[in-house]
Amino acid sequence: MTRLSQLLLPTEREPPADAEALSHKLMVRAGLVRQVGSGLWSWLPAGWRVHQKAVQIVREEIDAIGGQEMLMPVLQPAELWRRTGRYEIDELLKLTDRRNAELVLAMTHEECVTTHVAQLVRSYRDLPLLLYHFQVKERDEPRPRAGVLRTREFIMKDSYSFDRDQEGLQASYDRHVGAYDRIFERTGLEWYRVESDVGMMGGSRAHEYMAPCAAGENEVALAPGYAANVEIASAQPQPVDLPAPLPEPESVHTPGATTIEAVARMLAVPAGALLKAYPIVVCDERGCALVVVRGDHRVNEVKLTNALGAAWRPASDEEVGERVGPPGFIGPAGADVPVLLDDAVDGGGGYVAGANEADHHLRGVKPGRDFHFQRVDVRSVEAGDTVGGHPITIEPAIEVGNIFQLGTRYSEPLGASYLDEEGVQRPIVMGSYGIGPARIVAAAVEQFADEKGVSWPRALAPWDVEIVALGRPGSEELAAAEGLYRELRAIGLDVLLDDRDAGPGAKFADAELLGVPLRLTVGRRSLQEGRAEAQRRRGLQDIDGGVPLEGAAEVVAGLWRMLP
RNA sequence: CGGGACGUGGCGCAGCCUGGUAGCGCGUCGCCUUUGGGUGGCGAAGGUCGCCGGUUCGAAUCCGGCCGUCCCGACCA
Repeated sequence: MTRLSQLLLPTEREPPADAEALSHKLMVRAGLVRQVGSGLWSWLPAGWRVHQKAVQIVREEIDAIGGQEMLMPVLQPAELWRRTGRYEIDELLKLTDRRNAELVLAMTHEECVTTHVAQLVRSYRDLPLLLYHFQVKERDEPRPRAGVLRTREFIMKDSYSFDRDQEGLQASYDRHVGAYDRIFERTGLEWYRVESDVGMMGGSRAHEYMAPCAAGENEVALAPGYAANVEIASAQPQPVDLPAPLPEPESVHTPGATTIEAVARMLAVPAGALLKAYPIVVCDERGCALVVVRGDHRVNEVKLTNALGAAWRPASDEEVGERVGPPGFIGPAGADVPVLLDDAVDGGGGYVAGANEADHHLRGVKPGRDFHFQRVDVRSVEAGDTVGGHPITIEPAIEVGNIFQLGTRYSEPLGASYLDEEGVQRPIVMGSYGIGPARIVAAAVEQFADEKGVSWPRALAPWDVEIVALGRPGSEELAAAEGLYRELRAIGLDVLLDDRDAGPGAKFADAELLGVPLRLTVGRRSLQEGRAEAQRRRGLQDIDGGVPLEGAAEVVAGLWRMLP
């Protein structure tokens, strides 16, 4: 259906009252999506076309690296998830059927695909294998937000690689890097591949594909040749004006100064000349520890978890008082717990640190001399820190894809193994690779919208060309527009014809809101000269002279190829 | 899970404080008008005021409970 008079395209002048994010407002206003409940969305015809454009790009590129498309169910036996230990995840939706059998709604498909492979793959001759599908994912999100950016139900392309060994996995992973790079390049998005945390998926290595946009939920640290999620980013700290250490630490009276700002102000030193002590309890036999970062830095919880290789929690005030010192005045010097010292702390400096005595700090403290420590990299990087001499910037971004090296995280509990040439049984080595087409769509809206509405990259646009027919039904203009419409369709362009009985203002406004990349206008003015006017949506640039109605198809196809 | 806000025709809102027969703009339908930037006019349809209970002669309005939605934070393969 490509006649606007017949199409369900409910455009709105005003955004929904509760919409905050730009893509949320515009996707509803442009008639692409409608909300059903919190984090639950229907895709209306025009929106679904865009979604399917994204899907098809992904499909072509995954097919091109040998992916085999299939389909697995969303509803699955709970037992499958118990075997991998993921049944306990809070986001996993659980339910029972009429016989009281326990089921889950899958949030991803590692369990299912690995179970199949465990049954169907016996030999090294069956490997490597790359399986994928586009399927609904269900997640009991604590807080759905920003329209279609974070929802409880969404379609995901998830592919799974199965290899004999780490080397094979690396090859499969590298092929996905290539495919993903091509996919995001083709979408027309601005994107970055960043190193990322492996998170609760388990496994060893991971990258995320990030699309910068204001509504993004992640932060990405960027420098020439460097891109990483701030959750794991490392960089050279900015220098701080640091006094030399004193011959021995000197106690100073700092009544009531329990914050970095207060101490820095009271002693007239920069915050970076302080040591910030963050007391934690490591949740294995290690117990209490003190994480120490520069006063102007913040402890990054993900980096800390990775550095420890174990779960941890902040120590309570009681534990701090008992094991270290009075909360607000604790420090590494004289503390009776292990000290983890962040890399950004200059070992040669003379720092101010808590004295482990109420209302007192120590001045001139030197790491190594005044306390023992183990080095760690656990601080959050900040804009202006450097990587390879280049200052980094930190931008909000939305995660549009991710790739993980899973190893044997799922193949072992689910018994997915193969026999090698020697007849030895070995676990299959896996990778998993996700892409959210809905997020690609929303990111494109976020990145390219202007005050008039959406401006699609041509690869994602619901139609290639929109023809605005001025004049009433039965008019000469409409007849000419119909002719143009047929001609463009004949050469394979997706064309939307605005043949509604509406005024020109309404038609132009809707066209700009919907954001089809090339607009042709058939009106009295240019019709006399046998031409249609043409305008690129991006930047609303008119094309000089428009296009001739005679032989329009080739001209329009040429114009379209030049679009972003 | 903590904090905040909201719920009144399809959409955006007013009315609530101070209880008395539910209103505005947009949209929709009909007729006329208009066709190069959301034309103008006349007429019309459309609402259990989120739900349940309470107070009251009388509740959109006051009180209680519940449900739903959004925002901030926590959380987020």
